[in-house]
Amino acid sequence: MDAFFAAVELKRRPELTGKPLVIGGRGDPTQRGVVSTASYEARKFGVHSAMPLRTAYRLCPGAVFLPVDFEAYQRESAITKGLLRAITPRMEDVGIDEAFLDISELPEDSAKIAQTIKSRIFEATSLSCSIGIAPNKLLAKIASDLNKPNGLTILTEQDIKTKIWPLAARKLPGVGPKTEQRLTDLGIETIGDLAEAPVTLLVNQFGPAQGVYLHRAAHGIDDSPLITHWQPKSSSREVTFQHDIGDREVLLNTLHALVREVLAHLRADGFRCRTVTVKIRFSDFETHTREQTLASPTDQPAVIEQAALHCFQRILLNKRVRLIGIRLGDLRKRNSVRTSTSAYD
DNA sequence: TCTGGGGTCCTATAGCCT
DNA sequence: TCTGAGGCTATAGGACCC
Repeated sequence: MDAFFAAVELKRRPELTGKPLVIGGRGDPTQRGVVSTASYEARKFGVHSAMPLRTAYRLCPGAVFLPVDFEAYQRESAITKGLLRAITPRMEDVGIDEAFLDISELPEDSAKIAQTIKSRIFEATSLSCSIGIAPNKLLAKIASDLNKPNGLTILTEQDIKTKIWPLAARKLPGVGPKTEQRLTDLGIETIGDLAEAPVTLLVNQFGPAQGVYLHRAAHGIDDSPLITHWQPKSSSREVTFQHDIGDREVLLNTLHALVREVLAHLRADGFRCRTVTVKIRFSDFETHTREQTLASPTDQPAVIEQAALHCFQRILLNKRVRLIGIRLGDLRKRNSVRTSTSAYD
């Protein structure tokens, strides 16, 4: 979906059309928070996702800042995903505003399918999207980014050299800021440079998994399957304080509240967890976690509270704290035994 | 100066066992 | 009895994605 959060907000505030719009945090650029989505008008000022709201304000003080209304976006997302699933059940959900569709078994022409998707989504939601069509998920994702907004890009294997290799290495999914910098240090700027780099060099530099991935991805090779059914592996809650906290009592009270929240969510979905992790981020952004594995999967508040407290106490609090969080991991569905593990658990 | 919240996956290390 | 090679699990941190 194109500038999804901003587009949904514009639907209910059409008078903002054409103005730079920034969605993020509580919608107050003087408070802590980052940009979730910037409208294309705001992007012209250099505002982009993940940027601190305060920085966005400095770049574009005339922008309209709005808080994130996740439930509103979720409603539009559900409508859209429903339409996609009607095209084919071979659909993989990727977050709130993306999906992969395997249309290889459909009789219709793929460009025609894409046009149908676009018009059905627009009719139902007045929102626009960009579509990429390619032989695998990796290339389809890159293709979908090539002509935004409201784009439709078809990519074949023959296009890899001419259309993919000239792109910056950063355009490859899985190459973020850190990897981009390390590639630059190696003299690798484009996907084509990456494709020419010896796989042994990449494995030496980035480890076996990422090294082989980078090499294959640069050649457009991707055999990752379509995931139509997904089970959560962890569930978490965390908060960044508006002002860093030095008071242990405040931290403990906050941790308690977060545990209650995440546990309510866990139980509502019928899961138990076997690991409990507490996360602390200090004022200098140094982040620490402490994890405890429980003897058996549980959804009992007393057990989880106890474990969270134990984790918390193992973190040395010698600086003020900007964030505290809790994560419940190694999730198992209640009243079910995983076939891959022992029958006794 | 500033850097959210929800996740996943990978790597390194340490301890334990064979 | 000592040493080393691997495998497995738990733990901590980091990179990346939307």
